[in-house]
Amino acid sequence: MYRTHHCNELRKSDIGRTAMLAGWVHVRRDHGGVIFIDLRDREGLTQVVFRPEENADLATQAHHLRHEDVIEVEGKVSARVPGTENAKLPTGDIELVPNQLRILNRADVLPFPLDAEGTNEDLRLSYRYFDLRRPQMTRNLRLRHKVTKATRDFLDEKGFLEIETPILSKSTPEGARDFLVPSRLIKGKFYALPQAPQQYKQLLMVGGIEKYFQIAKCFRDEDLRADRQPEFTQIDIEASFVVPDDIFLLTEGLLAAVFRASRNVEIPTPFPRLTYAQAMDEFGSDKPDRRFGMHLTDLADTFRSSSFKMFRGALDAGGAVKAINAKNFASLTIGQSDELTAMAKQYGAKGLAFIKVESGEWKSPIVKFFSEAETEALRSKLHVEEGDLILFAADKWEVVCEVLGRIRCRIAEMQQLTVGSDQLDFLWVTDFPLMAFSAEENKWNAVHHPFTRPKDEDIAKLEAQEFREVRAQAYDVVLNGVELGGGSIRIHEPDLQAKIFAALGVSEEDQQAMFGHMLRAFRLGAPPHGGIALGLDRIVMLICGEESIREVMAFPKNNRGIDLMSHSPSDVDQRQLRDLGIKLTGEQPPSAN
RNA sequence: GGAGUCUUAGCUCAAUUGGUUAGAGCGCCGCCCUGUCACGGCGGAGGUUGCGGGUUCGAGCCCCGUAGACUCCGCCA
Repeated sequence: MYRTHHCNELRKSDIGRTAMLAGWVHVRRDHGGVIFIDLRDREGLTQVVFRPEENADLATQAHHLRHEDVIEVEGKVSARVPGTENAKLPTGDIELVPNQLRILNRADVLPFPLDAEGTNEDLRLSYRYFDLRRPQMTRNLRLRHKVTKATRDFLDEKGFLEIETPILSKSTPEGARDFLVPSRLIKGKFYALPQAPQQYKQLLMVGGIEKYFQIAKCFRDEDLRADRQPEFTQIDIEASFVVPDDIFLLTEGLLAAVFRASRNVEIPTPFPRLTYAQAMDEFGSDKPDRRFGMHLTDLADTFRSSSFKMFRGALDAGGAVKAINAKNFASLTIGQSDELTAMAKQYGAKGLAFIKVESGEWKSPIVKFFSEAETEALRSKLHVEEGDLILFAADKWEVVCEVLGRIRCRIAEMQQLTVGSDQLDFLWVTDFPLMAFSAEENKWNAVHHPFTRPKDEDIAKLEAQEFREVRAQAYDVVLNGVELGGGSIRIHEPDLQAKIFAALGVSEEDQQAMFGHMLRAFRLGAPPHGGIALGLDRIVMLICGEESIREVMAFPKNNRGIDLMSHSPSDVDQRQLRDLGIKLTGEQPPSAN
């Protein structure tokens, strides 16, 4: 036995009893005579006091304790000397006076201090096992556990079965780049790690499971970001005989349970809903952050017959003119305005027109082109006041929305509009387009995935090949401008599925080779079904108030997909390659480390 | 593939216009210290300023290249 209590357990009421504690030496305060040790385990701190007059041997040993040594102490729980209680610690009324000390393991000099913020992330990742001792990390992993537990409890309660699906699965052409696993038994063939258990969960519905969920690891071989890792976790859900409202209700209940369990907050349900078209039109984003205003204001009516060519021209060409009002941002710096202009160009605008409202004056090179009526319309539509910055975009509708949407978010960052906010703004974005045209590949691609069901009323448009007009029964759930997850009602009829594949340019031969099992399954009585997948890492990130999902994963990879601790990916033995029938081309240097 | 920011002691950072021996706090080592809780005091060790090249009488600082980290774009059904 190493301990009878943890380090956040002993209280006044325990005074006089004998206790054993084990943990790490958090801090040593050595007064030459009396020595204080703050002993830490994952639950908290307990002060341990060594007094030379009571036990000289122990005091001598304690004198040599260092940061992060692992020790076990046994002794008497005592009241602290009156006046020396520490109100900051839950255990601050007591201290342990040991009659035994066992040093279980010594620690080297630390690679970085555990109590400091701001250590280089690559150093932290190199010593992740050490970094995890920081209370912040322990807290994050605990919250993650609470989220997964609440998820399991909630979905179990609703009758969902947790079912595992294969990690060694099949490569599909659509979507993200696959991680491939070579087959040894069938040389020259490859498994793929699942980008999502999409097909399996649909086949479980065909299998009559009706209600499935999984805390599923997913793998995508794409470039990394603060909120994107090559392997990540989804709360994957699928149900039979459902319509979107069933999924909305379920997801809202699930997220409410998760936020209740982890943050002890009640989130209001149902969530507001916006169509994709509304979201783009008003916020210039399919995952709008509505915690701040700056709505995109349509100015087509104002400038339809304007003499200002830039705006009039865009409207005559069937495009749009919109503006946002950045309140109290007329004082932006030259650098900030340059950045915003560069951003506008990056997203396809020719430029960015703006008006600063300062000293009662509209300062802008374009104001002189406006008629009095136009100026008045701007003033009332955009609620223009002293100190405002009005930014305009005039172009194709998509470009105008995208540009102003991006600028809107960047300005919110510059003005720190959401800093310190504990607002939780959930919403649904619905009615996504089913397909998007890729100029690069000169073909139509599925926006969500190829199994997504079109809206019933749009199926005629699908058959008429008006792909741009076809909306999907697909939906995303968004929190504070972050896409938490998305899903759809699926296609369960082989004929409709074949039509979609055809529209996506998948030949019948390829359909059979790649999706034959799905099409066959749909012929054996597939029930109507649909579901959703939620990004667990992102949910936990938001719950923890972190800005990177790496902070809520125990062992994440860095920006280039390298595990700095274990040094993967790594070279492998020639024999392993031979077993797999793989020969390296030698195009890459032998070691990337 | 592209853009930006960064890289100085174990950690976090400083170093005026290019100017003497590159400093501080924390940590580490030694000594002192019996009620601290970020204990305190005295002393000490610790640096190829990421790496390579250039300009200069002289480079942590300027220029070129390169490596790495992070953020973003592309990409992510």
